[in-house]
Amino acid sequence: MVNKDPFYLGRLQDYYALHRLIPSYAEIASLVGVSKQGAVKFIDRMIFAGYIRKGSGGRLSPANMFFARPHVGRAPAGFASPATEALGDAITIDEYLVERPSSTVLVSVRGDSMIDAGIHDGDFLIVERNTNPNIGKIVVAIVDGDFTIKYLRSGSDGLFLEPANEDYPNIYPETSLDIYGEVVGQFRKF
Amino acid sequence: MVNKDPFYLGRLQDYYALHRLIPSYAEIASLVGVSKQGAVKFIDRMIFAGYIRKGSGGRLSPANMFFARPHVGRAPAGFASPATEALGDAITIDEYLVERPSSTVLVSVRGDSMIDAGIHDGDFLIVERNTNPNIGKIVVAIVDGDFTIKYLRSGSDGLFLEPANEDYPNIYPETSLDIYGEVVGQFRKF
DNA sequence: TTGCCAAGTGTACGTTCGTACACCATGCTG
DNA sequence: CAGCATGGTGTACGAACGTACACTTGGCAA
Repeated sequence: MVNKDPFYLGRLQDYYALHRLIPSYAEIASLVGVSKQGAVKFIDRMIFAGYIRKGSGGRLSPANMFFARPHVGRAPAGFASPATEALGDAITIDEYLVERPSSTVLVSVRGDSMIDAGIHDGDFLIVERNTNPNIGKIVVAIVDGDFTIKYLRSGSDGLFLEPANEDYPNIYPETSLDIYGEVVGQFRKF
Repeated sequence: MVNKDPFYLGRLQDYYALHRLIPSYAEIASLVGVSKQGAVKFIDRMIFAGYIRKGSGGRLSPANMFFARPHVGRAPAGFASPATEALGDAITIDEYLVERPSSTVLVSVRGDSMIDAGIHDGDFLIVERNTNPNIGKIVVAIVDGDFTIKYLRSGSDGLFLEPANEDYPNIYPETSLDIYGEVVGQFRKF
């Protein structure tokens, strides 16, 4: 008989997708159709393989491999590299994009003033609240009470905002520049 | 005294980010600095507010609101709309972008042949395996053993691939066209 | 063929968990 | 001022949990 662990793991992943919780050994047992001790042995294997972790009190939680999605790398050759190395330690897209959840908001993009930076109308931006970002970053600024997404530049007259679209002019603040945050990521659905 | 629940919730979210597990009542108690029964009451409030769910055996798991990130909408006026309506029912960026985890892979983008579609060098694409996508979609095709990202078009001589960059030519397959999957999403870190 | 390891079953046990009930302090409202 | 909802504490208890140990079965290698 072939190795049934991938099938077991699939059941576990389905359950997790539904409940966001790794069930108890007894529940795993009935979920995959083995005895409670069979489940214990199975989970031991999953822990060894890096799919599952054990928290305090022996409670189970998913580990990195549990979320790993096949990543087809830049390599020209084909389907190699099942790893998610390129994503670093992140185990979900969420974790890759959002480093500081408590100070992060999402912003919808309207208009095409940043299109040369690959930011299109309808995109979502991941914005970290930070009123003092570095020069050169893409920032969310508040101009006339409205959000605007631009590059933060520094000129001889101080800071100004530069769009990534030659059809739009630079914005030079009359008094001061209100920065809402820094754009750290972007995503879009087709 | 102000409402301390947001502070409690923050502790819980930090813990969850670390362990991917809502701790037991006893652990919550020591985490936020109240008694076990205080934790029970607090969790009751969180359940009522939609932040936490209860699974089998009374075990706690995060619910929709637990992941909700403030979403600053398209509205010109300001910081309104804490809701994530624009993301639909998705509670994480992951769930928004990946609808069918089992048939989804990530692909790194190399080159700028799709730059007018907002797909830049270094971006990640969410690709659903599907060898028969609809005309007009962005697809991952296999040409000469290499991946290539292009629009799938239909002409008088059958299917062909069209880049989103006028510096690149259309690709007309000599025999047949190998489609790996359809590009359903994209994300990038700045 | 013998031996061994891996996968799975059954039973038992101490601990921890979630739940319930009684009670206290605070602040707002009629 | 009385009343009451809210947030919190302390104690108690049965159920469910994770763990441990002994045993069985099947496949594979020596």
